[in-house]
Amino acid sequence: MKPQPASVGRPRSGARRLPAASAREEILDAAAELFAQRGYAATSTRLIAEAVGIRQASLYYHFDSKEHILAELLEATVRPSLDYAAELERQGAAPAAALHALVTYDVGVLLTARWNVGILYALPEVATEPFNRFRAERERLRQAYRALAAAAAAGGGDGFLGDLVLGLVESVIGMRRDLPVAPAEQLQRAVAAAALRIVAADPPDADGATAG
Amino acid sequence: MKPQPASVGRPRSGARRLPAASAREEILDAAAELFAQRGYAATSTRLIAEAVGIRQASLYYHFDSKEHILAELLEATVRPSLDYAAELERQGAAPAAALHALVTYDVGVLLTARWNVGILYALPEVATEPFNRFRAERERLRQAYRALAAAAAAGGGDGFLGDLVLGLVESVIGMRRDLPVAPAEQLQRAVAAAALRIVAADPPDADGATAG
DNA sequence: ATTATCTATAGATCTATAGATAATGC
DNA sequence: ATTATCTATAGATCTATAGATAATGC
Repeated sequence: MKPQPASVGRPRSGARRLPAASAREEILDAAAELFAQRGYAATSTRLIAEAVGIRQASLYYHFDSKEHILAELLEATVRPSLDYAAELERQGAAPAAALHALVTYDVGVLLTARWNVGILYALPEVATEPFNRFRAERERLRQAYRALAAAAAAGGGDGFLGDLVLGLVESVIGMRRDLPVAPAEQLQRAVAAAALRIVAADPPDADGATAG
Repeated sequence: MKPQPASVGRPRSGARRLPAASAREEILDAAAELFAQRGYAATSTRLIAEAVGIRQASLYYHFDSKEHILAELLEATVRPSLDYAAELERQGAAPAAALHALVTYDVGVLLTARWNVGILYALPEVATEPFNRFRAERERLRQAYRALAAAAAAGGGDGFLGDLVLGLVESVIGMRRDLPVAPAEQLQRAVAAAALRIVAADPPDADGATAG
């Protein structure tokens, strides 16, 4: 969403998708919508270009390949949660409160993103090389959940409490897709409360002071 | 896995994939492996045929289209859980015990299937017409979870407790894919216990009598 | 001169159909 | 005669590259 200079370069054939955004951001936005709705492999570069209002070949001025578009989308969607987890750790919040806060934040991100990009996490394509960095970051988020869940757990836990909590958090992706309306705040509260019940910790007082 | 007659029809170019199975079953098995590993759209009919040991065009003697192959795979994977839910209802088991049993069963199915076909539930392609029957059956399973969760819930629940439990159950799909080894029995117990904690019900005595 | 687009296209697919053929069954 | 395969192919894609062109910037 940079200022956007008047208009350099040859004019487009179609109207802009997002007049306030750079071409690069328009492409990412269109790709996010189409990848999430129709799947990555089923979305052609032509379709993305049409949604942006440019010709198919013009995509390659901004991205080296279709895979690079997906990689950028994926990395941009884990990073906020990962940053937030790091911030919580820096603050040294109590485990249960921190877990509650992270779950609330993460569910919020998944539900309020402009497109339901969380769906893309499950794509088999993501197992390949161009997505190594994304997968590494996602593993770090998983580790954060494991650490918090283990620390918050009353009875020590089975060893994959954190994985279960992460799974619970990401289940909102499917709910957003399959169910008529998923009310964000209500679902955030429900999932955070359920996460604490999974680790069998008492909920933090009232509205989880750390959950900003 | 029908008896399989000696060998009618023109011989194959390659060796059989599953000598004991019918051609139709071989195709479904190969497609399940490839769809789960590489994605539906990214798996060509040629690739499926190669895995079976026949020519690409020969697939069409057994299936009308690639979509029909996926539809059959999907329907075959929800049906056992749906049948089991119906059986539990018929038996009139106590809600908490029934929920524990259904979760245990469902997790077992997802983890021990020959291929991780649960991944296919999330495919965007599934939103289209050829998969209407599958989606309807999956909704019925969701309803079963909702009914059991609401009945088992101590405090009434938020309204989507059942959806959260279903999400928790299906999170084992991602664990099976991303984590080195997912020990089935251990995970079944952990998920079932977590499900009961989510609905805030006491766990059934010892090993959930109904969980056959 | 630089930038961001355009047109045109190579080369590699991919799905599904048509019709031939090599087995067994009767 | 029936069955289950095969070969060949039509027609429709799809990704990425090459090189032209229409703007602004200096």
